[in-house]
Order: sequence, then C-alpha cells, then structure tokens
Amino acid sequence: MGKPDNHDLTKERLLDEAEALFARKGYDAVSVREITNAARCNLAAVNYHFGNKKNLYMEVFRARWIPRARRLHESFRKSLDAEEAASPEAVVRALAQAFLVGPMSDEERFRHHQLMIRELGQSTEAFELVADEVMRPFFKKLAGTLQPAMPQGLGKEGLMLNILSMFAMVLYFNFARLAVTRITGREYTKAFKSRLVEHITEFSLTGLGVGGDLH
Amino acid sequence: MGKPDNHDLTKERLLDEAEALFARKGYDAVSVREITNAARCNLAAVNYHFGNKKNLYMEVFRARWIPRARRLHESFRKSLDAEEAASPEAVVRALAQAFLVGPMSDEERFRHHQLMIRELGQSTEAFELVADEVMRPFFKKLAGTLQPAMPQGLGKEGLMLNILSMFAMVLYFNFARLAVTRITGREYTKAFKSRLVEHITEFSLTGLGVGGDLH
DNA sequence: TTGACATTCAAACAAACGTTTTATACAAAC
DNA sequence: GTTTGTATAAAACGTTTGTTTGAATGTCAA
Repeated sequence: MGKPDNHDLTKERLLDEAEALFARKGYDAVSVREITNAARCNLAAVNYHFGNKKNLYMEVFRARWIPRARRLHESFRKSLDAEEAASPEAVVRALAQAFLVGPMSDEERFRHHQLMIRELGQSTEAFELVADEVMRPFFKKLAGTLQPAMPQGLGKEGLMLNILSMFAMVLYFNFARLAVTRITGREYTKAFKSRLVEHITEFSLTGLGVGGDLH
Repeated sequence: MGKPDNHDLTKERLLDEAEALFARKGYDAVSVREITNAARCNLAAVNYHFGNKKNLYMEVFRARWIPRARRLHESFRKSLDAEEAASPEAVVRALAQAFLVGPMSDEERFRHHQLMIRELGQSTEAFELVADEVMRPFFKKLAGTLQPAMPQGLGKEGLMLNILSMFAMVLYFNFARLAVTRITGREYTKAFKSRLVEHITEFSLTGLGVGGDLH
C-alpha cells in the first residue's frame, strides 16, 4: 500500500500556497481554485487531503503558523541566554530582534503577522488555538523573566499591560509596514529594521525620553 | 420630482448595517443579501443607491469612517486645549483618552478600529483614502505639538517612530480586546479603560519604568 | 499477474454570489 | 389627469463558490 511516504509534496505545497494567500487576502477572499492553481494541483486535492477549505485553514495554523511561532520564541530565548544577566534592556532588545529580524524570511514574517492580526480581532477557532497554545504561555514566561526587575508596586496586571504594550509595537511595526513606510518614508531594509529594533528597545525602556512626574 | 429629501432612510440604514458587518466579518465574508436583510430593505437597494458592493464599502469610509476619525481628532484637540501647557504627558493622556474613551460609543469604537486594522495591512483603495485624508495630517499635527518638548538629537524620524509607537498601543488595546481580556482577565469596563489610559500614558513617558543606560 | 490502496484528474453538482431587469407604488410638476 | 422622477419590490441573470463523483493512474504486496 502507498505508505504516507513522509513528505507528501502536494499536501505541503497546498499548505504553503494556502498560507500565503490566506495571509495576503484573508480567508473568504481566497477560493479553493485559487489555492489549487497556485499549488499546481487538481481542485479536488483540497478536499481529498484536508476534507474542506476550513480544515485546510486550520491546518495552516497547526502545521505552519504555530511551529513558526515556537521557532520564534525559541530564537528569543536563545538570544536572551547569550546575555549574562537578563536585564530589562536585554529582554526587550531580544524580543524586538526576534520579531523584527528573527529566524524567518521577510515573506514568512509577513505571513505570520498578517495571519495573527486577522485572528486577533474576532473569536474564531484559530484564535482559540493561537491564544491557548502560543500567546498565553509566551506572555507567562516573559512575565516571569521580567518580574524581578520591575519597580515596586507595579503588580501583576501592570506587568502584563507592559508586556502587551511591547507586543503591540512589534506587532504593529510588522504588519503595518505600509503605513510605517508611508509615514517615515523608509522601506523595510536591513538597516531600517535595526533602527526599529533600537527604537522599540529605547521606547520600551524610557518612553518618549522626557519622563515627567506622574502622580 | 421627489427631492433628495435630505435623509434617505434606506441609504442611511444600509451604510450603518454595512459598516457593522464589514467591521465584524470583513468585506468578502459579508454578502449583499446579508446587508440588505439587516437593513430591512430589498436586495437591489445596494445597487440602486451605491452602484455596487465595492462602492458601498468605499462610501462607508467616506460617509462614516472618515467623519468619525475627524470627530476623534477634534475631541483630542479639545481636551488638549483644556490644558494650560501642552506637556508631553498632557498630549499622551489626551491621545489615549480620545481613542479609548473618546466621543464614540463602544460599538462605534469597535467598528472604527476593526475597519482600520483591516485596511492597514494591504494596499487597497480605502487604505489610500485613510492614509492621505486622516493618518498623515493627524501625525503631522501631533509631531508639531510634541516636537518642542522632545530631547535633543532625536530627529524627525525618531519623533515619528515615537508617535507610531503610541499609535500602535491605542490601536492594539482597541482592536485586540479579546486577547487583552484573555491575558489580563479584565473586561473593557469604564474602570479598565481608565486604567488603560493611565497605563498608556505612563508607558509612553517612562517605558517600563526601569530606564537603564542605553548606549 | 492480480488485488488493494493511495493519489490525481476532469467533470459535474447544488448553492450562493453580485448584478440586472422589469414592474409597481407614490410622490410632486405640468 | 397625465407626465416625470424616485424609490422599492420580486424575479431572474450568468458566474463563481465549495464540494462530490467516478474514472484513471501509479505503487506496492501477495
């Protein structure tokens, strides 16, 4: 019998092209025919390999998105371990570095954040998956790392809000490239991405750098 | 002849229901039939009043989204004028206040940021409209207000990155409510929104509040 | 070679899609 | 009272949609 054969090319191509298209245009804007054409296979292949369109979408998250997110978090952890002490500065810079430069290609980064943004807004099945399997554990770990260095009286909620704010920035500078480019006039070159990493680090540590007295 | 009659009820209802549905589910996930059912009118009404579906979408931006954005900016300006001096703290707090509490209902805020997010990612016709008519002028004005209080040697680009970062936060805390609620455990009550305004203000001014020395 | 299984393919399916058409109702204008 | 213009209505238009079907192809075991 035709064993699973380890790597089914058609199935893999379908996952790749589906992810690219879903990321670029959104679930409903992409037709099954569009995907199978891009993957150079028959229309029925989607239903044969994944049952239906929605299952293909979910499988994109299970087989592509989540593993990539884990690689991302791993990359963050590694570049943090390289530091001697996990100072807040080191943590933030490692975070920004991982998300903006990190272990993936530009195309992958685009897909990743585009898909994340699409799911962050509404309560879908894929969102539940991402929230439970990726976001919550990552934020928890980040909180544990940052906790000791935080000022007194901040509390758990304050710490979480800080983390969410940093996350908001790395997310924004990744997915809103168009707007950022339009406002700053800069393309996402290697140089500009380094600039962004520095900016996010600075802003996360000192804000506007004019820190007034807050009541 | 039947004059325009000033307020065409069907047309207005179509714009309202279309905006709500487009915001919640995205352009392609919403059918014309769904919209006309919600607006309690005939299927052909969309094509009669707007020509086609895409024109209706664009008109949602022209007749609803952009005017609301202007009201938002006006609200920001007013609450800033109330202050004596435009200190950075006052600017940031007014900004967060306008975007998180501001002049609109919760439902409106939801629609507004959901639609914005959907357009920020890809280069569509509506994005061009939003970028040119709303984003760029607003950021320019904000830059002018903030400029005098900024530290030396920051430069125009640095200032813009700061503004973009604050914008990233107000955007995120508005559109990613689901994720924020899931992480913090807090619903978007009046109290929590005030908390968020304070958090955004603090974070924008002092970052994590542990500002180390940056090289 | 035969039989069993996995995969691909062209063709067809019913349902849903955006849009158009035709008819009707109701004003105000002449 | 007829005409003119606006708005709503029901029905149909031709496409495109996701999915299913049944035959063809290739592969390995017996």
